Amino acid sequence: MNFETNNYLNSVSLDCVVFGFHDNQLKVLLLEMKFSHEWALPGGFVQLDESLENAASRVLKERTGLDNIFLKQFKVFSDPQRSKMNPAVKDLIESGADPNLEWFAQRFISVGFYALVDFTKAVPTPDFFSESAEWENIDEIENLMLDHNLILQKALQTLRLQLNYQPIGYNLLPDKFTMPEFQKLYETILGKTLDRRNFQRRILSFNILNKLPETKKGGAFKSPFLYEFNVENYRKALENGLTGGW
Amino acid sequence: MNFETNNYLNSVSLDCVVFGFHDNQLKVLLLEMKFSHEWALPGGFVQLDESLENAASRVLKERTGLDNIFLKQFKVFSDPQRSKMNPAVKDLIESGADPNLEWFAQRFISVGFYALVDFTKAVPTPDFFSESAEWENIDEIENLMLDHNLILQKALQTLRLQLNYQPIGYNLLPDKFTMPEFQKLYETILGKTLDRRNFQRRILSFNILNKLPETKKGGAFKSPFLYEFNVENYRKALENGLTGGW
DNA sequence: AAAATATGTGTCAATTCGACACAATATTAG
DNA sequence: CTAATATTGTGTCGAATTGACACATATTTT
Repeated sequence: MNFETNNYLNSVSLDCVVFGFHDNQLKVLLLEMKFSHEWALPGGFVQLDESLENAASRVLKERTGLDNIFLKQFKVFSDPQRSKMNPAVKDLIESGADPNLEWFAQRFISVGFYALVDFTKAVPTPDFFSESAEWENIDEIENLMLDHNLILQKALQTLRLQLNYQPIGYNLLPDKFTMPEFQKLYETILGKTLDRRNFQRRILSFNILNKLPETKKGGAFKSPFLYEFNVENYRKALENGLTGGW
Repeated sequence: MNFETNNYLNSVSLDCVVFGFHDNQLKVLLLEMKFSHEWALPGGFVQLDESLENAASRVLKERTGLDNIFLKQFKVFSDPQRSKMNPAVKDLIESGADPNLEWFAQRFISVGFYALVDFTKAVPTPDFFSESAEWENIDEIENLMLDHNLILQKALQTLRLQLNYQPIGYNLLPDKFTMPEFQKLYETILGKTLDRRNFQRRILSFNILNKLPETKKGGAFKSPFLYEFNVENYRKALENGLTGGW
């Protein structure tokens, strides 16, 4: 297998910050480069006949096996210095892959997407440039390739802001979940604890949840009720925002 | 004068939705193409050594004469069909400008920016492709070139959402302004009226205004107090958001 | 000087928010 | 088998905020 460069749009790449939630930890999907062994965000290029959104979906389908992932553009990274000396190029040379070096050496601007996925359903899968794909805890991530630390930081910042006026959790939690689990998700993203009772009151006021008659058995102590998202109301809330504001 | 294509990044363009406020109307800066006579958003390309933000600033400096404009990326438009049959190409041919047709015929993704400028200070100036530059009332805009109607609509939507969690008005109002003027700005952007007293109470609670000892003379009837933005607090509010949320 | 009209400011009830406590239940320890 | 334990479910109360509304004031016009 080689990497064909002819079919891609010049100058443009995309990088995805894929968030997952597990063990009360916010996690991000990272790839380890084959040769430089640096860690990087999953990314890719845009085919001549596809939109950025389709390209990002395609890339994430390859990296996680999942379709219909929640995806959002959040910023284009375009510092002229950002893609100089891309370590992936060195990897390609050492790999003997006979890459089109001229193409890889060009300047790229990269469109940042963030994605929210169900940790339990995603199957991390490396790409042509990487040897492994793994979930990493958000607070244990060290040096990433190129400007990927910056991209990650901006994605997290956007996600936190998003929390104030849009619902979150669909595609990030399993189909049925408990209120404490939902709260942990918020607490993890925000990096602080919230009052249990006030959280529940506020969330319920958004009308995006259906309370199910079942409870979650098997955990220790009192078994909590299960909830599911009210997909229709969730969609409306995504469109119109939560608070009203003005 | 000709248009040199060698110095620009391939495949990438940018379009700016420049908002101004005058006569209680929200206005957008538009250009009329030289030959097709279609109207379009001001836009441009990215030089090989500049960031998107710098490119947008450069373009807006040329189109308005202004520096330090408030600028915000809001979305990349990347539908593969969006730039087919760009009317500007036809214009170039008819202009006898001997353009690099191959370059202009390529597919472009376009990064959308919106800008907020002081209407009274901006001097609309056409570019190489256009014969005039004018302010147009937001609700009187008809068919624009390519997907520019979509870009405008998305910009407005983003601006309205922005209003709920970020301050607005700096660079859009003159240095000194009255509370009724400020309210009109909000009402115009939102497309609805607000209660005078509640508006003032809310705005003042944001602590982004300094009340001046002067009043605005010359208008009819009781002369309203003048305010100016508290730049330091305004900047903080931009960073941290207004409401707090969680 | 009086009329007209927009601005400045205050009040009150309804609602929401933040802090907090106690009852209920499933598991585990003895 | 029973009691201890830890977690969840739910409610209350005062404080703060919000929404609806009214009257006094200032400036120009007649």
